[in-house]
Amino acid sequence: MLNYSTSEENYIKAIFHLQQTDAVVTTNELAHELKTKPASITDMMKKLKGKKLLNYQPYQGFRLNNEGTKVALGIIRRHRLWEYFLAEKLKFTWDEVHEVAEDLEHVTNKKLIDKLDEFLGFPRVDPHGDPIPDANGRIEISKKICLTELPFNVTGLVSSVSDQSSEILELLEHKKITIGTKLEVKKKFDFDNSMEVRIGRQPAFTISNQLAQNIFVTSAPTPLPSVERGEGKRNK
Amino acid sequence: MLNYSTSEENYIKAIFHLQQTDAVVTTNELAHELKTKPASITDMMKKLKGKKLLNYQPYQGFRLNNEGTKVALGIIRRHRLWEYFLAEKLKFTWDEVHEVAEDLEHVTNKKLIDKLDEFLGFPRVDPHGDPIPDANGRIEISKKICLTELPFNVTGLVSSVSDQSSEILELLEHKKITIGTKLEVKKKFDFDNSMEVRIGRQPAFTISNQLAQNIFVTSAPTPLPSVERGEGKRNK
DNA sequence: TAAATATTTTAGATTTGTCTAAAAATATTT
DNA sequence: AAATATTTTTAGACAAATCTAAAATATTTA
Repeated sequence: MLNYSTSEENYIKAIFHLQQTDAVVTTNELAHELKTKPASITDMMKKLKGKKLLNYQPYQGFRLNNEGTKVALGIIRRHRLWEYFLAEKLKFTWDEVHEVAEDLEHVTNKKLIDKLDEFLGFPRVDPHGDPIPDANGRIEISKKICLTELPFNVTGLVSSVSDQSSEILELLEHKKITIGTKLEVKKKFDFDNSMEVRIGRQPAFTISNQLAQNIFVTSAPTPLPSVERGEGKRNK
Repeated sequence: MLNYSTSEENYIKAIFHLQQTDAVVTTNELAHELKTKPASITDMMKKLKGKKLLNYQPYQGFRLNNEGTKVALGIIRRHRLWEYFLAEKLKFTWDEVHEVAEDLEHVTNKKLIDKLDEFLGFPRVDPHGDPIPDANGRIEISKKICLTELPFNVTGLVSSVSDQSSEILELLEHKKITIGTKLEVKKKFDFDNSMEVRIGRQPAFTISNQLAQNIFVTSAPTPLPSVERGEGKRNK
């Protein structure tokens, strides 16, 4: 596995995240995500295509290929292991870990990361509930859905929260919702899209649509290989 | 405290180390230390002078000023805390930690480092026996001398080893010499400068001059402020 | 102390990653 | 389907950090 610059890594990671939802990632989208200008994106896409990490034809958007996905999973592994370390060992709060991990993730020493993984006891999910790829880049994919999409009376396990501000943390704390909480949706109100949810057998309470949109839940995690298949070299 | 680039930090750190032995650091010396060309040194010295971190007049060499020393001690603090973490928590061997810490030291998040320090139990010395500056940049300076300079029959505490190769580690392990070992020099042989040393009350044994030159010992550590004095602003 | 040698600095080039402004391609609307 | 709007790319510039080669300065030596 070659080494990539911090810049390259940030582009690769951003594409990986965006292509989870979009079939193809566009220049503007990525520029917005990375807070750079579209011209910079085009430059970097040419470079990463040259390094055979993604598929890209001018004006047609881009997607990581197998190799690019592998690289992305390596970066995500480092990021999430550091997040776990910061929360678990250094007692950072849940909403502080992301920013620090953004820097630590670029230290690319395989032995460091594998030993860190071991030291932490091979954690499966980071403090936001996102799965941590293992040393081979395998990741547990559990179909994660937004709380707004959870059917009535189906138990969902809170697995992540997308907006990582301390304001949302405060609200979740107050509502006693945390990663791992089991939730059921009991009622929805069309007027403001607020909903009544219940934790276990406790009395139901109301949460706003804004909050619900930021809570993601899973049913049961299924271990799956991470890298897309059916893209093998066509010749030689 | 401002932020400095990884490059700037590496230059600052190298100057700090070189000026421990030399009154003034020269362009060639630093170029050799950093494995760059003299022209690059001159460029960076102009830049760091502009940032008021060192004293520099063309052709006259350079020295960190008070501010530059403070910055250097911050970098060294990060480096040595990470080294301690790697050895103590991740079970890296003593000779592997330096290289990894070279990268980790450039993550400049004060809260991260202070919490890491706390997590580690506020260690005073790194795995090589070098002192770790505290959060205020204070460092325990104990007059460190080379084993070759230790007078006969004076107990020296092994505090660091300069050549960090696995070969020297192997030899030291075999001789049962490690950081913290108490040594006394009993005899020196002019022929090859080898010497007889003794650990505690055990029988004396011989070590080569080459090995002795790489072992540094202290008597008793004295807590001292780290930053040079008497350099205050002359006016304003 | 003047010539030879060594060190340091300058001048200009290169690479990486970014930008702005203009041009080209694609998408949308009337 | 032509006109308009949007998106994307290109062309050229810039800053950071490095380099090479030449010029300037300092040191050593005969």
